[in-house]
Amino acid sequence: MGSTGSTVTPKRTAAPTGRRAELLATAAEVFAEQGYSATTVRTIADRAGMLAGSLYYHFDSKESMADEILSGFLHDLWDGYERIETAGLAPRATFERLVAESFAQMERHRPAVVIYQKEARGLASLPRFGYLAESQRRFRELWTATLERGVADGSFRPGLDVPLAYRFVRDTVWVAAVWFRPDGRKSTAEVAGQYASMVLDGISAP
Amino acid sequence: MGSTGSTVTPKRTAAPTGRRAELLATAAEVFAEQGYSATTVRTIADRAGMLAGSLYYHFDSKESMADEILSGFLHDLWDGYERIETAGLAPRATFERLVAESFAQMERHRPAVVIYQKEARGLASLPRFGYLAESQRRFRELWTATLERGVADGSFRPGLDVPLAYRFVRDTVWVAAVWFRPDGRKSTAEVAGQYASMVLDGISAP
Amino acid sequence: MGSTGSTVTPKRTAAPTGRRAELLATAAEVFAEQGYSATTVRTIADRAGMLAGSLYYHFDSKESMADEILSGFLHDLWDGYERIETAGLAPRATFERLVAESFAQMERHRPAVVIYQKEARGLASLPRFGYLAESQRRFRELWTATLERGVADGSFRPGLDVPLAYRFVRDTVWVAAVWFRPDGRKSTAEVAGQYASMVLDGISAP
Amino acid sequence: MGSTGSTVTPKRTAAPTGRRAELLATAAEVFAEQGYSATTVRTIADRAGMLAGSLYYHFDSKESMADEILSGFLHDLWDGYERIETAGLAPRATFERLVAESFAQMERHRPAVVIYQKEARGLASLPRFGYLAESQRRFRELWTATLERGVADGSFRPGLDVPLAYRFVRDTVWVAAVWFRPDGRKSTAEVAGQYASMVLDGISAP
DNA sequence: CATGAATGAGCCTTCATTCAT
DNA sequence: GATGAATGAAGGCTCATTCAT
Repeated sequence: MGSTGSTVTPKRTAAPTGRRAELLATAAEVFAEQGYSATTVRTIADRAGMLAGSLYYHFDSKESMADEILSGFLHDLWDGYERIETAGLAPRATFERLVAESFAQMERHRPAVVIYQKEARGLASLPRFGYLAESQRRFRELWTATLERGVADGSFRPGLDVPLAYRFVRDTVWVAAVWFRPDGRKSTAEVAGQYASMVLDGISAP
Repeated sequence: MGSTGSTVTPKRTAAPTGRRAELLATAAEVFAEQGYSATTVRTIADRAGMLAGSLYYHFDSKESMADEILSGFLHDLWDGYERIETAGLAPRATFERLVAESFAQMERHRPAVVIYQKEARGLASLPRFGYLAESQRRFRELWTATLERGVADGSFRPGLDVPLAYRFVRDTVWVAAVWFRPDGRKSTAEVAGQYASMVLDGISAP
Repeated sequence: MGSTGSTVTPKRTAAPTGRRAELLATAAEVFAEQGYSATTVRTIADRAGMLAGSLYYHFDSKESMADEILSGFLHDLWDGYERIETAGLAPRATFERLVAESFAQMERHRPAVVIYQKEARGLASLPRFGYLAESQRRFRELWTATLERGVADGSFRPGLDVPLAYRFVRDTVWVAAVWFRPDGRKSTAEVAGQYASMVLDGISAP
Repeated sequence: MGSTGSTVTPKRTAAPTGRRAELLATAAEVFAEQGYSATTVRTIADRAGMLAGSLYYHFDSKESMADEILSGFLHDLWDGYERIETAGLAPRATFERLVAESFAQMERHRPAVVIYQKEARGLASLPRFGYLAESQRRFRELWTATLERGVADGSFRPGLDVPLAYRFVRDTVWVAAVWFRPDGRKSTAEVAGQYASMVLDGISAP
């Protein structure tokens, strides 16, 4: 996870705090705006009001910044998803809760989600980012299982092409991070609710 | 655009042919796989079996390759969209045709669509890519108008949040380019049909 | 011009100091020896004992090095010329002082003068070097006016072809920078005096 | 001399004719305008209405073009100078004839003279341009001898610093190539006469 | 004679990274 | 904690040159 394991923070993979957290937030914003590859550490440093070299007091490398950003996001995401999994709700309710949780994570980690969306494929080839592939697998299993349970119990369409629907839902939800800004008039929960409704019931008149 | 203005190709901005087209296809694949910024011209050249410098016999710059790829795609896309616009169909049918046309373009220009998806924001700031913003505007108008017509005539849900639905549909359709491969068992039209059905009618059981 | 605007150097466009000044001196020597275009930044860096890329910590570009070299020289030159202009001396004395000042500048800025001589035409087309044309115009006006005043008051030959004489003098003086080395036996003022004498009185026996 | 020694031109170092001569003239102009190093063969080819590669049918290399241009000029120059040398005239007359001959060569070979002026130092290090140094030596000997003879017989100033005067004259005469255009109102001989007069008798009133 | 296409070396520049201060 | 200066590897691009057609 790229945690430095300092003695000050006894919790494993403690969330970064203070200056470190600010710098990560800055880096995440820039990565999200310009893309990981097109971002230079100088841009991050400029935005943080320091020189490029000074970043290396806080982080090992540009890569480790991305690592910490992404793993922090995925850590929180799975915390939330696990709570839903263990709640043992019906498929449709599970589905709605998963969408809501995803939007909640976008609220907390919007830049990280954008980075995940755009860069996961490229970064996943690096050993240190092995957890990305692992997370994707778990993600697919969770959503696919939910869809299949829903088809089985009749709450989702009979004959639904589950792999296709999975990709549809996955992309549909995450890509929202590109435009989603929680400072709008609607609460995050409202947007998530409307989104889930569109996916579940379609946009056609019934 | 490097149009040769030869008498053989009366169309403006004639589609590149021969070696040039091959190289563009190669470049588009690499851009789509690795991202524009992370792609080196050497990678493109390697894949094309030539040296990096040799690319510059055919193209002015890396940027101009991206330009030609994107403008070629958008050119074809609008050809198709315009045919649908002028057909004057009912909202739902228009919607279905637009989704089908989008998938048809993905079949022809899959890498270009991926590039468009990932890099449009970054490239749009360059003057030469001004047409990207212009295309986005037209795109939004077309889809938004279709959604509004559908709400008005009762074929889409009353009270549909059109701007939200627009973004939902836009992302949902284009992001499919990342995984869509026409060489599967289903025809492009079939996939498009199922996709449109999910968006229109939802994945829930009626 | 990279002026730091520090409170220590009240003069506008403070002359570069320290490392920066050393590097500029090195660059100027190489440009003068090999020509701007034939000079590679690697050669400059080698001579300065660093790697080519390291130059870019100090300067924006090869072009900006030439810029700083030339504008520094012209700045000092006009400082000197202005003092002579405002002294309001008779034409012949003005002429002698201008020649002396020109040689004095060659002593301080010899490589810059050589660069100016050889590259001004080529560089002047770049917008950032617009001041070269401006300086040339002022230069011509100053010398031409001096020649004309001398013809008018009888200290220069009646019927002197002033435009021709101007070009003669201009080239004659500046081209000396190619061979002039102040470390010779004669002082700069002596060489300048002999030079002025040749131009004014000719090399023939009276 | 880079002559191809074709059987059609039995004369040694035959002056290039036809297409070849045209191309050399074009190349000389571009070299003179932009400098040897800053000139690309593509620019020359463009100006000649052909592709860069096509030049290599006519010439071995860019270097050999410069070679042929410079050696052609020096060949003609020494033809003229030798005629003056063998005429055995008095120093002042020799001087005047040398200046006149120099201007005559500028009329025929103006771009070559400019190239010689700017690039001789840089090119002289290449083995094939060994004749440049040789020519410079002869040149210095001829002019220096003339000056010394003039001092000895009293036609030039007693105490004239001959090496200084030589450099003065050399630069003064050749640098005129930069601006000299024979299409002006004055004939070449007239300009040369005025020039010689300025050098010999000065610009001051007697 | 000239073109079209490619080569290979080298150029200017960028950038992640290091390290003494 | 941060700066200033440098490194070294690469990256995009240029250009003289070659050669089959």
